[in-house]
Amino acid sequence: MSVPCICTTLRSASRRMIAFYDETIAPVGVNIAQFSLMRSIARVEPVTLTALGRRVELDRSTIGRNVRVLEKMGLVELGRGEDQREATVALTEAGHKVLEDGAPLWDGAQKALDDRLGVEFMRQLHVALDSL
Amino acid sequence: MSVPCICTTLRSASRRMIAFYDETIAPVGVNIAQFSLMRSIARVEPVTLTALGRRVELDRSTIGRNVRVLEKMGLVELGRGEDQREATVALTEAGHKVLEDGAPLWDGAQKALDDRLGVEFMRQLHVALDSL
DNA sequence: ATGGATTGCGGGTATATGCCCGCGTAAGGC
DNA sequence: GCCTTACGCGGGCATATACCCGCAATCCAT
Repeated sequence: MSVPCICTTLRSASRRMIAFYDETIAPVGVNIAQFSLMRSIARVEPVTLTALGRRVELDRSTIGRNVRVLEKMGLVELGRGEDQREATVALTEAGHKVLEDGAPLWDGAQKALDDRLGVEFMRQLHVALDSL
Repeated sequence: MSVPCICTTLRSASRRMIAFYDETIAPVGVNIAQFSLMRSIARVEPVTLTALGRRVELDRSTIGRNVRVLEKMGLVELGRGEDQREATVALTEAGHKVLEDGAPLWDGAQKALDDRLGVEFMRQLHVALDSL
């Protein structure tokens, strides 16, 4: 009894980390999920929603909705692919600027954790989480 | 570049684990978040929403909403505390039965992970995540 | 080329989660 | 005992996330 499952522990840690990163990245006007998604877009833009979803392991409909929020914020632009079914997404100037401005904040959060817990610990944690 | 932040890695791992546990626990009719919350309730019922929220580190409003879903499912009962402001929650018979029936499923998921990754690995991961 | 299978989306539905506001109750200071 | 402060909640608002359905476009085998 009272042994929490790894899932609960993971969800809890995830919520705490999200709160920490959200606060860190807040000055540029997005949350960490949005920042992270924009970083993913930046690497392959323009990209279709389905392809992006596969890359980041999120449901396509989730990508579609999240991207629409970013569109309303003027950070990404939606377009059509050669295949008329495809909806593509790419960062706007403003979007690129957010990534640029956010990078040092993001680095700061990363560094704060490395300092507190040790680079090696963080590296191993990364590997461990990826193996789940 | 391309170094994903621990937050992203954590969120991703969390989603995967949630999907795994959701599937595992699905036969009893709840998801892992609900099962986990019910387990927490079981340890201290009847308990006020605020007290429960503090225990599980969730916003009170989140607890309130999640508990209402469980109430509609007939798994918990809401009541009033001595303090007229307080709303209390306790498991119903059906709720206790879900925990009982779900326990072996939950154990199975736990064991599957222990087998695949090693008990010691899982123990260390627990400790690591709690330290975040 | 034509009809069936596949693919890509949008929208509906549902849960999880956090923050903020306003209301009503309880507790404390004087 | 009264008034101010603190506390507990519900509801509103917003995001993240998944699954399913139906539509439209594309592809493929015959």
